[in-house]
Amino acid sequence: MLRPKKELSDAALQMIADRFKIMSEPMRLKILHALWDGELSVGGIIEASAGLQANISKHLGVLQQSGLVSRRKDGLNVYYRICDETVFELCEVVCASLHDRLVAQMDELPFPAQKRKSA
Amino acid sequence: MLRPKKELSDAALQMIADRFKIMSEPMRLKILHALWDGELSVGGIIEASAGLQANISKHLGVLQQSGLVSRRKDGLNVYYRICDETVFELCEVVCASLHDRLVAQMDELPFPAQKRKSA
DNA sequence: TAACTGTATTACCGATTAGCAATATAAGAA
DNA sequence: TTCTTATATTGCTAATCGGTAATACAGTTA
Repeated sequence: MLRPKKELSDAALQMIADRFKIMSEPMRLKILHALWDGELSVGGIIEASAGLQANISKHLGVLQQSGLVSRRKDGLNVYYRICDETVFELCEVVCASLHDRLVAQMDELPFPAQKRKSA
Repeated sequence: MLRPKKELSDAALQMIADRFKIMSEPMRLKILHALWDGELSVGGIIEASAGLQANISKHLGVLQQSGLVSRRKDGLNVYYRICDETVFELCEVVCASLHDRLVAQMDELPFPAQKRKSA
């Protein structure tokens, strides 16, 4: 694939890095994963991610401010949902890359060719 | 697009988060960008990224250990090149997401419809 | 009003890390 | 060998940030 090189200002690099930083915490990924099937209340997210309330709330604030999730208040409850589907795309690309790397590392080992699931 | 939800272990979340963390430093992004067109010596990377030698060397170590770049030594020089093209794909996805968010924010402003470059 | 529930905020601590200076290592040249 | 160049490593400092406990706030019920 042709990838014409573009100039990148320091401000642009910072914005891109910031997005990656948001995605670089396991607990935030866990929260995003919990929201996979749709919106959840904070209580539901706490239950799904097995974290403490204050911590989850802080992470949700970070995710919302970055525009990855949106907030909806209903009575006592607050419901969050993913509003930027690229979070899934990013994780898929990373997972595929990690997978390929592990396969390549396995191929370096001197074991005889193994039957691997061709999934 | 259908996205069947898969289970994610804590170990998997950590691996994914680690990859994002590697990508979350502007200087590392700058280095990867400098390697866009192919391999460069450390000196070339220092020149292109305008960083100090010790810092660039440390970042290159991080990038190589994560499997994003590879090393080739030739005499006094060491040449690095990108060996995982997903770094570009990840940045493209992030850039598109950031762009869309800014456009949406602009549309929130009460200014009259502006002529924007349809690029 | 008071009491209760769900969520957010604050303050703090500990761990991580980018940047930098100094030093070390490696490899070619003299 | 000695000198020089290119790169890596070490030690340090300052800043960032995740986790936690305590507290504050908002909304519902009695």
